Amino acid sequence: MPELIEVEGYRAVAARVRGRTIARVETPDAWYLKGPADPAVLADALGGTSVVSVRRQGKLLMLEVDRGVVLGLRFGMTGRLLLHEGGGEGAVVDPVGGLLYAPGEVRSAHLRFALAFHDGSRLVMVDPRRLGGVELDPRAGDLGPDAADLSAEGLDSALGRSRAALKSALMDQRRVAGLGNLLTDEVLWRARLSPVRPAATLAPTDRSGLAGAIRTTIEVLSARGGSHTGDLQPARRPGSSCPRCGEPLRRDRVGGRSTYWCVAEQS
DNA sequence: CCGGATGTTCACCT
DNA sequence: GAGGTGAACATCCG
Repeated sequence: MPELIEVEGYRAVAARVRGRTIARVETPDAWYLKGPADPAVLADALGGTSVVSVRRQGKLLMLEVDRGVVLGLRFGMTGRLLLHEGGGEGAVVDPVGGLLYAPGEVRSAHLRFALAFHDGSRLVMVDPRRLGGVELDPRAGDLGPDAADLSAEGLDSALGRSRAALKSALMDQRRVAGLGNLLTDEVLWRARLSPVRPAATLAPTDRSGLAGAIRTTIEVLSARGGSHTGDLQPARRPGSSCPRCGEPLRRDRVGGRSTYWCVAEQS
């Protein structure tokens, strides 16, 4: 599920544990710990500390504790973050879609990582496919500027003279952080730009238009409730047509990902 | 039964 | 060096 919009929701939920002290680190799946790290290292680094700040860059969520250690959370495609307030009784807060999950709804086999706090609350990562991970002191410096507040100048330097397909360049987290497959298709459709043209071929006006489309798309889809609420989303299936002009949509594989776009409008 | 799916990393080519 | 491809991860859904 998660792209920038969903992880921003997780950031908001995780921000609620600022000031809480970590009583226990739960690592039922050592494979989920990246770095590499093992359960003892995590427990050692985090146990007894309290959370001083929570921030996000792209799809990376970072919790800083008072020892200067940063815990990085990556969600992959199927990761979720849940906050249990108070010892497992009552509802579980999940920010995405404002949904509330009953405690029994999450299969325990999919629980990969949790922080248990002194007040009885727990911040829990659930990830059926194990595509996400947990890492101490993640290399946030490898990420490009966050897509949610990307300036025209920031986008311009991110694309540079890259000859990669425009969509591939936008999804490259080292260039721009936060855009995933659905968001990128929606952005390019709104900006009327072809996903397959080399990034370097964008004229200055195209670049500023694209920067605007990125900001607008993130704003609009955030308000609607997620990366899957785009205007193009219902058309992400074989044989569909462009929601704007009605021409048949094209489905290609760009950067290894399914790509839907309107050849008539996007160039 | 089969194919595809909102992500990342890595090895291996060209 | 830049860019592309395929594999791996494990489950769900149509």
